[in-house]
Amino acid sequence: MGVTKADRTPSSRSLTRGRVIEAALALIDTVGADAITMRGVAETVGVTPMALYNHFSSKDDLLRAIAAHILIDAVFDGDETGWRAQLAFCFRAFRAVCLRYPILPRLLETSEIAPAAAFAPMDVTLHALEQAGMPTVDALRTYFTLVNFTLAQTSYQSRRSYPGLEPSKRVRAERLAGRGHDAAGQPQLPSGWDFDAAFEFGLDLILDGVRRALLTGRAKTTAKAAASKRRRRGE
Amino acid sequence: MGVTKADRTPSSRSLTRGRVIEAALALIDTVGADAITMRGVAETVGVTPMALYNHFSSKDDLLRAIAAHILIDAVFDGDETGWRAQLAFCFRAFRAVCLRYPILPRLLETSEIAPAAAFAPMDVTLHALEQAGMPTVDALRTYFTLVNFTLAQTSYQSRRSYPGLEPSKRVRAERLAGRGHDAAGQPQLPSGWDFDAAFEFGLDLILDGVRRALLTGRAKTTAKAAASKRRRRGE
DNA sequence: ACCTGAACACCGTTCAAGT
DNA sequence: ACCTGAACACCGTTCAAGT
Repeated sequence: MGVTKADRTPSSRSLTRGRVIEAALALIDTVGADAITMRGVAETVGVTPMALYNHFSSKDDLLRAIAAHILIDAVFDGDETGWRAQLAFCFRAFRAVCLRYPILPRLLETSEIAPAAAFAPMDVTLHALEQAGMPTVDALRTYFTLVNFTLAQTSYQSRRSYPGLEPSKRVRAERLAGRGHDAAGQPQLPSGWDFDAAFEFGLDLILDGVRRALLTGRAKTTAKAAASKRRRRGE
Repeated sequence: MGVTKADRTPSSRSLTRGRVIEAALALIDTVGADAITMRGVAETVGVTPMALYNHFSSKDDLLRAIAAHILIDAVFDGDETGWRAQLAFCFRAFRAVCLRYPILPRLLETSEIAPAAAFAPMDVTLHALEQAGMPTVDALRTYFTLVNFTLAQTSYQSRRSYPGLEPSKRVRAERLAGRGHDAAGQPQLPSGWDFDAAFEFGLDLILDGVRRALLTGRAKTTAKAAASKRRRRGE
């Protein structure tokens, strides 16, 4: 028999999605997330930029694959018991991933890049809260509250590490400032700001609110179970 | 006397910061936030791109000025009484501005663009919460919880209006999908998702948490019940 | 099927020159 | 002091051509 498609194993030199993604992640770790370009990634895998387009339909497609690769290994449901511990675990884990891969918040926020794997925390949240007796709509709203809070917080924290404003820009900025346009006046956080504590505080705020919603919601259901059920079915 | 500097009023054709900012905002309203470039803004004010650099030190400087222009007129403290009404007013107003100017969340999130005026909501929050007896650190943490939640939520909502994925990209995406790389699988929100209700729900969650923090904080000063409660609850 | 090389249509910004 | 025009060093992506 001749050599069929199935027999032909790719040589070690052949370009694959996986190799490109690994190279991109390494590039982000060393050079920073801003420097990730098709040309740059192609160079690190030793190939022409256009070769990437045989494996990814666009840069967005590459970015989405990177996000998926990061998220596929992440664990968002531990063996915690109770909705509060489950949600705390889930979003602490989510935050940890976002801080480990600072490009992730940007990928999940920006454009239509979010891959299917990005919605694992949503599943955990919905399951935990519905188990606790919360209507689905409210559980979804709670999820978005938590995920928006976490995304923006980690995004902000990651961006703070990079200083910005090279000397050449500063010269012109100061010249303009001399003419009355103050380009400065940037308010600052306390330099020793504890992001971990701030996150835990915010998480506690939200989960305290959830607890209250569950309590008042439960009171409501015992009284007007039929109405609540009808409302849920109507959506 | 000759014509001095003070006499020389700028002709109606002269370029000013204000004219550039107005033009940029108009451009954003019509063409969209993504299309705002130095070249594009220059064209709408009828000038060469480099002319802008006599009034702004960089594109970031322009963007910061735009953000400041938007925020300078916004009102974040109404005549509400009580911390809860004050915070609700403040962040409803903040959200309204972010939705009216969809570029704003991106400006406040991205890089070092945030102008001094962006911190007006912080002042309102800190004042209201300190008035209510909350320690400054916790008030700051509460502010960041609220502002991060609001920014991410409005940012997400604004981005949803633009569909994305032109036909040319879709062709290649489908070709790749046929080879086993599913580029799709994008989970969706319910199509009739009520962002206003979701925001109000999240705001309520957080403010309920704040209320609880104020109560336990106050209890701590008078008795030790809160501490023991916390210990029992805490992990 | 996969990769290359040249080219296109963009960016922000520098620099030298005009007035 | 303010503006222009050409140029530089980048982008993502198209297209025609190689193998």
